[in-house]
Amino acid sequence: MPRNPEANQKIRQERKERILAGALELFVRNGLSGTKISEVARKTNMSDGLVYHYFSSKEELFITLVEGALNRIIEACERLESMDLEPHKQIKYAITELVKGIRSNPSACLYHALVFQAAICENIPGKAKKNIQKNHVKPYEAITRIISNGQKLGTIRKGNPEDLSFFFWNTINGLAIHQAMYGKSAQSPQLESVYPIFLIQMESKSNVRHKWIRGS
Amino acid sequence: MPRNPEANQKIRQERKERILAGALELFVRNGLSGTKISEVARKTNMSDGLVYHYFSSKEELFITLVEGALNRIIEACERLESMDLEPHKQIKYAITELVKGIRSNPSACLYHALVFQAAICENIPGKAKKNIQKNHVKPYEAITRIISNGQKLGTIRKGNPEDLSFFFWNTINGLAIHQAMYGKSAQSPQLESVYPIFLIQMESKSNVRHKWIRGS
DNA sequence: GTCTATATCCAGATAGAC
DNA sequence: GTCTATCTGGATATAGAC
Repeated sequence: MPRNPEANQKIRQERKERILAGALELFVRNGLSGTKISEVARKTNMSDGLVYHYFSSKEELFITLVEGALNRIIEACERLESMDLEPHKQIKYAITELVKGIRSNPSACLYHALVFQAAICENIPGKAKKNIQKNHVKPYEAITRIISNGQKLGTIRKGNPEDLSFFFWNTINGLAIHQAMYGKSAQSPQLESVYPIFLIQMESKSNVRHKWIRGS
Repeated sequence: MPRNPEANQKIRQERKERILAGALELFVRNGLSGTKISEVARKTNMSDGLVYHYFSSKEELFITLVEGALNRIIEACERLESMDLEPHKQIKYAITELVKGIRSNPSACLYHALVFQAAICENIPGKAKKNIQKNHVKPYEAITRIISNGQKLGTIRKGNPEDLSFFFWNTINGLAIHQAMYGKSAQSPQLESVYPIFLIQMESKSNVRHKWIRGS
């Protein structure tokens, strides 16, 4: 095939995505320094050199993934808060969609797990670290606000909103990591049934149409 | 000081413990492959060579720590189950003691975090991996049994016992990691108040005398 | 755009002096 | 028991051919 700038662009895009997808899984399973570029290459059926053709370093790869993961979650929270729903329904919606995403979309749980891991880790690239420091509290704050609102309306259970939010994300992250580790093989906890019990007052089920998190 | 086998033994013991303590923190923060022996040495004011004098490899160090952490938790569970308490009081006791340990004892939360991290990680030494595979479900099973018992007696809330156990440990681990990351600086979630609400029926507070987890 | 070969560096581990 | 000097393997990253 002759030089075709457009086709080249397509290839570049596809390669980048394949590399990112492969690296995401390896980073989650083995950590930043435990992941070798050669593994990423083998996993994506490329040569080491080709990976470096698309990403200048292992760190850049990591930074890109962390940024993507954070954006994904933060944007979802913004969309959630801008929805015209009562607070307790927002919580219910968030739980439903998050759990659904984690269950059905393999990369969704990897994104959650990556951010969680990166937040723990000390020796990650400065750029990723700053990004995390600046942004990883946003989802916590969003849920805290929603819970506060719900408590004022009397539709969400009592308790320190920050603690409940911590509790909320803690469980989501735990589920994501559990799913990332054992996948579909193990039976996964039925958190849908647990959440409403402790967090919100019960109410009848409602159907929601549009997607909350993009790209699932 | 002349050769004194007894004093030597003391020194050996003290050195080993210092190395283990330093490595524990680094492993939790940076992962296995992200932790360098030179860092462990610097942190404990020893030379690289001296660390190798006490532990033949970085992996041995890691294996030792994982084993210790698992034992700590598993023994605590055995002690818990052998206690002559009603199930819901066993749960209450476990929560109280675990949270107390995580809050007051810096190394307690590191142990929890280490096992959690090691369970996620793919590229850990085979011996540690087998140990984890064989043992890390035990605490889950113990809590599952207690919850089952409590449900039969009607003192613990309904729900799949395995899910509730997952939920239980998930939150404990989350708290431990949170504490390991931010320490006392950040205000830590008041999980004592959250737990009883979702897990067990309320009952009056009771004082317990003896230690549940050794070495705290 | 893709591959192979290779330079470079760094961390794990050892040897031997004190 | 402790340190310094050193060997060695392996991983990051680059150069250049196709």
